[in-house]
Parts: sequence; C-alpha cells; structure tokens
Amino acid sequence: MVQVVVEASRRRAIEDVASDLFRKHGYAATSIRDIAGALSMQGPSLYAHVSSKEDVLWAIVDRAAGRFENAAQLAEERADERHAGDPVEAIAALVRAHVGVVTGDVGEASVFVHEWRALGDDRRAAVLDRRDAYEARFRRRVTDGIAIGVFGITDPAIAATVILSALNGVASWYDPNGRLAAERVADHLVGLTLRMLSSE
Amino acid sequence: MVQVVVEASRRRAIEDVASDLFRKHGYAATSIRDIAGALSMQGPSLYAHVSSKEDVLWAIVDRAAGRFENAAQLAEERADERHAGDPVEAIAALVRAHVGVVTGDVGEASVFVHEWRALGDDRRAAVLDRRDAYEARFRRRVTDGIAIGVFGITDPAIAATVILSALNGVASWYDPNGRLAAERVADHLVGLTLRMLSSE
DNA sequence: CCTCCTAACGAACGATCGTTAGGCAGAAGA
DNA sequence: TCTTCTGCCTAACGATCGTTCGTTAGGAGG
Repeated sequence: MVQVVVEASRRRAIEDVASDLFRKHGYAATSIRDIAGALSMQGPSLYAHVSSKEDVLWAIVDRAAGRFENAAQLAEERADERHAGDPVEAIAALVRAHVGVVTGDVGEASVFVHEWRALGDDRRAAVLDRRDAYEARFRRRVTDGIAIGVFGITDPAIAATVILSALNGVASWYDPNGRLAAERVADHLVGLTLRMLSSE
Repeated sequence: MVQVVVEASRRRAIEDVASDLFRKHGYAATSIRDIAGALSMQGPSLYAHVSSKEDVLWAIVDRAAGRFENAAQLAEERADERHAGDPVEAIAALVRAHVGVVTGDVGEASVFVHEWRALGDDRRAAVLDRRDAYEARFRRRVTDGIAIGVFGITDPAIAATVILSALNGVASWYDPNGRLAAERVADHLVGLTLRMLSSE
C-alpha cells in the first residue's frame, strides 16, 4: 500500500510520515506523539531531530513550494526553447509540470495546498507571496494567449485561478495505484485546460 | 466588513460564527472558547445551546450539503422542463446552482468542502456518500452530452471531478465585496465549464 | 578501560482542550 | 409576591497538547 523507501535521514523520515498524517487529518489534528508513533518512537524523542512542530510543517511546505517553482521554471524554459512564445505550449507545459509534482508526492502536495494556513504569520505571508508569483506564471501565459487570439476567454485572472483549483484538486483524488497512471492524468488535465482556454 | 444580521436563534448565531472560524482556522484549531468569545460569551456557556463541538460542525456540514442538493435538484428540474434532456443546459444550470450556493454563504461552503474530514466515522461516511451522489449528477450529464456528441471529451469521471474542484475553489477566493458580483462569477464559471466540455 | 557521541527513553511542566456541574440574575407567569 | 424558566456565569474535571529535562543503552575511537 504505502511505498517503502530507504530513508535518507531520520529527519527526512519524520517529514515524510508527517506529510502523510497532515494530509489525512490536518496539521492541528496531528500531534507530535502521532508522528512519533508512526515511526515507533516516543513523542519527545522527535525533538532530537526537530526544533518544533511548526518547523516540520514549514520544512514540508517549503520543499513542496520549491518543487512546484522549479518544475514550472524548467517547464517554461523548455517550452520557450522549443516553441518560443507560444502560449498554448507554455500552458500545456505548466499544467504538465504541476500535475507531475502533485502525482510525484501527493502527501507533500496536499500539505502545501491545504495546511499552509497553520503556519505563523511571517511564514504564511511568505507562502502567499510565492503562491501568487506561481499563479502569475499561469496568468501571464493566459494573457499572452488572449493577446494573440489563440485563447477565447476574457478574464485571465479567473481562468488562472480556476485552472489552479482544478490542478490542486488532483492531490485530493489521485491514487498512485488507481485506474490512471500519473502521465494519463496529466494528459487529461492538459487537454481539459487547453480546451477551456481555446478560442473555438 | 461582516454583514450584521438579526439572528433567528442563538443556536443559529453559534453556527454562523463557528462557520467563520472553522473556515479561517480549521475545525481542530478552533476551540469552543474561541467560538464563545466571538459571541462575547464564556466557553462552557455554549453547552446550553449545543451538545458537543462535533455537533456544531455536523449542523453546518449537514445544512450546507442540503443546500447544495436542493439547489442542484431544482436546477436540474428547471433545466429539464425548459430544455428537456439537453446536457449543455443541464450542466450550465448545475454549475450556476453550485456557484450560487457557494457565493451565498462562503463560510458554510468552505466548511462543507474542507472540514468534513473532522467528523466521526459514521457521519464522515454519510457525507462521502452524499458527495458522491452529488458528483454523479454532474457525471451523468457529462456522459449524456458525450453520448449525443455535444461534448468532445473522453472521460466523464475526470471531467466531473475537475469541474467540481474548480467550482469548490470559488469558496477559497470569492469575496462578496470584491471586483466581481456573484452572478458574474457564475457567468464565468458556466462559460469556462462549457468550453472545457464542448466538442469544438 | 575510558570517553564521547548518537538516538532514544520516561517523567514532568504549564497550557489548553472538550465537557460537566452547580449557582445566580432577571424576565415571565401565576 | 412567589415560582419557574432562561441564559449565562465560575469552578473544576480528566485528557491531551507541545515542549524541556535528565538519563540511559550501545557503539566508535583512543
């Protein structure tokens, strides 16, 4: 059921287990002792590896954010190399990259999407900024496509938000052992997204 | 900022305040004393009106579920009256109904979408069943549209899930005092949805 | 053998959690 | 005026929370 991995470090194992529990029950409803229990340890023993509970959440959210950012950056660069300035290809690449990150680690992605609210004020604000910058990648490409007439919609802000809602939703229903492989899920979402934007 | 309403009953006021706090901080992170404090009461005083914390959550979720179900039922009936069996009109009506419920009470809708996981096993299972029955309304209409060739997509299950992800996302970004009135938001989402499904 | 390090342990702290119990002020009805 | 009910209060319960602390078992290096 759950993939067994040789953990690179104890710290990383803690974050992986925490991702899973945070996704299933939420940050607030998951106790330090729950996380420790899943690793056959006592609660306080975690503090040899971690400085606070929020610290664990932050590590997960920060890493997930970085994964989304890197994947999107790479996707845009490659799309521009091969189809310079083509908004359709750029959006397709962004969607595929996003779905890839989500399906690559559903737990981490879910936590990033839903649990960042539990962070303290400064970190929450930082995450909000990064989310907006990330969404702006999509918004910009949609705007480009409208400008050259390949997209038939009128409001790029709403379109970008709707697209990202749909993409983030994948984290809630994708099952690595389910009917559809990750690549097929990405195919479907690219198709639906482009169809939604297309001019006819 | 927050609309001031003459509350029908103390019980209802508690649920409204709880909706708001659950939406902002989540069920687990909201204490009975937080809810009471927002009503200028002491925590234990709530138990004169409410039998448990989960009871409050359940009341909110159950009412929200009922609102979605009633709105969808009415929308489908009206669509079938006027455009019997037209999947395009039916989907448009379902989308408009869903957005209407969400924008009508963002707090309640958010709690319904995100916090049902915090319910006990029986109630959570019941909500899951109702969610699936609700999603099936969309899935069925999408399937109908594919069958008669007005929709050009291939996987009705994914399409229905993606649509609902996007619609539920509205609860996360819609602002009653924002740039777009609820009706305009509904217009955009109907347009985007139909475009996403359409055969060309 | 001694020392140091790692990784965990169990006890315990203060705070907060949901919840129960009992009391008190004021309005309502006899 | 006396009683009853309503709505809220304070005190307090046991449980659990995140976290700190001192300690211990075991292995590595000298």
